[in-house]
Amino acid sequence: MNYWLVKSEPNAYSWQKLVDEGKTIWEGVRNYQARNNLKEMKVGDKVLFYHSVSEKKVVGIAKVTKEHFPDPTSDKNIWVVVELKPESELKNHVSLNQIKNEKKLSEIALIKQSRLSVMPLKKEEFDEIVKLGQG
DNA sequence: GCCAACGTTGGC
DNA sequence: GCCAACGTTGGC
Repeated sequence: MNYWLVKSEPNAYSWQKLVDEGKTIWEGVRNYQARNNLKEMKVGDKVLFYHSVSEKKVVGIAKVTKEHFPDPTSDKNIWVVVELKPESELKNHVSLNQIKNEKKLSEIALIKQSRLSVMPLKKEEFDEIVKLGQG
């Protein structure tokens, strides 16, 4: 199993909305690196859901329920989406500051490559953030 | 093929 | 609101 982190501005698409809808298509990715990561996702992979800009914190865990297929919001055939379902909300949301202050998490793309919206995590990194989230 | 100009993202 | 980072576009 692989581990990922996706970012969304809560104004654009929030964790709460994902919970309300029960599932979503992760559409609109228009960056090659992010797309390549989407293509690597397998059913059952775990995905941390990060709220950028106004909140800057990891709020929940989702899982991949459908592997990549063409993005219906694009005419071009080159962009893809996956389907995600919410799994659980973190008891304590994990802020960007907490992540920055955690030595084990100093190498993740969230910090190193702040504009990437879909990124892989190592299992240890995923586990560490979840641990912080459980307080 | 290079690179300046421009647009977008996202932290501060 | 500002601006750094960085991806994309288009002129040459």
